[in-house]
Amino acid sequence: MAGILLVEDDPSVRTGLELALTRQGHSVTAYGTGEEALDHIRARRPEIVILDVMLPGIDGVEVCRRIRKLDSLPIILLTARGDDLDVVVGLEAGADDYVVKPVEPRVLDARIRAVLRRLESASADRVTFGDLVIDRGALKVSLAGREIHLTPTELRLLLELVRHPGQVLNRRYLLRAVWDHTHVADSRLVDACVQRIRAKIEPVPADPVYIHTVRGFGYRFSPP
Amino acid sequence: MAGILLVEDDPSVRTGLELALTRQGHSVTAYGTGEEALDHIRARRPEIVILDVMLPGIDGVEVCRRIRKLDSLPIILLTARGDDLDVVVGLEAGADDYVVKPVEPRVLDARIRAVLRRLESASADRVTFGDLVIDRGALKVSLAGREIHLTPTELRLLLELVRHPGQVLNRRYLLRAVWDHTHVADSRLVDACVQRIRAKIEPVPADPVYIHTVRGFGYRFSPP
DNA sequence: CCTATTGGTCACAAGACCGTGACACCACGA
DNA sequence: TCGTGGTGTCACGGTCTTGTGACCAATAGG
Repeated sequence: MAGILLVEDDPSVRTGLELALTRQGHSVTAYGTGEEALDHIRARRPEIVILDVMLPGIDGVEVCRRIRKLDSLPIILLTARGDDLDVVVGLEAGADDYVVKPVEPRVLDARIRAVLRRLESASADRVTFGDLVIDRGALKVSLAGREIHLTPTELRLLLELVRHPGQVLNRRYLLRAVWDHTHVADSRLVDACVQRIRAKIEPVPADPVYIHTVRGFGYRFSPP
Repeated sequence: MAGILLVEDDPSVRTGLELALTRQGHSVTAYGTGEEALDHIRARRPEIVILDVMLPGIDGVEVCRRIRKLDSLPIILLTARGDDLDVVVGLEAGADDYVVKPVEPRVLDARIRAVLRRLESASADRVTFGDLVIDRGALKVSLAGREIHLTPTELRLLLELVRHPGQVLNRRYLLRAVWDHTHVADSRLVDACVQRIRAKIEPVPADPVYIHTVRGFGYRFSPP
């Protein structure tokens, strides 16, 4: 059972989507306000949340933030056409996808499946890169079968790097993603943390296999 | 993972799913008709049954009913997109989940795991972790055969931790799940309660076997 | 070969984080 | 009214983490 939680204040849109999604084989619960939705989530965890941005009372983005504080539920935001400002805000609030209204039920269904597929594959909750195994649920890292102890900051940085395999992430980005932005932009903070991680997971820290330095740009995690 | 029984009449879909599931580490037996499947079940109890609704001879829903009369096996129904009538009938017949074809093998795998997980944790009224036995029905906990008295709050917290074995749960989540969210975010409440539980169930509270502290994140219950 | 720039390494002090015990408060029943 | 068990809060102390700056090494460009 799919268990979609739909939050949309316009009754006609709400019932329309509810009907269409139900027809596509999902089990849908629909609410008109964020408060009701949050109550529902606390009681029964849905599989995915579809959330209109414009809601009376608590707005969708705020609901999204609050859900994120509770849980890592998949969230798709719905917005009226043209509100492109919202995209950034919405994704920053932790939404997994962003759909512009009016939306074809078929399209929405496809997006739902895409998000679920993406998260499902991630929610194997355990990724393997060569000898390195990272369990996101248990927050455990092991190398060649032996468990490695990482400190909270080290773990957050590693997870952030791993979230974008093959991508070069610059120091400013990492500072914002892993630390609060209250730190001086130019410091050896990121480097020092990378060094600490390397000391723990790299067979030869001086010649790293997992976390590569890209001079002038930042760091890149790439599977060996 | 052992023993999936797949029943699907379309040979190409059948072999495709069989291959994919096998690749994902399941052991799969596949049949094209309900009769064969029922025979198989009588002979060797599989761990879970994946059942196409449209079958020649006895259809999937009927097979589902008959299996239910025999046993409380987990059953996932497969149906072609758009047959929304089937959802109700299928679930009424006792299916545990319902997947619309075409289905990504990865998604199916996730659904299988979800069903198994759900049933495992929901149906077993009594779980055992090493010396620790938790009886959800009677709300009793015993350690090495001797009954342990836990207060209501302690029990709720322990059950919440046990509901997600191996997962790290942070304090905010636990505060919301076990207490009402009316409390200050930063308090030693969770810690104090964990300490009280440890004092009762851990042989050496300072070196816990069941409830592990994950510094900077929260607590993790893991079987010893 | 020299220089400027960038990244690596290290040690340490500040402070974050957690375990622990004490204690006050509350609800409830004797 | 008192006693009792359950709970939330607090303060203290020990341990672990981590930001920082100084200094060294590597690299690129001329």
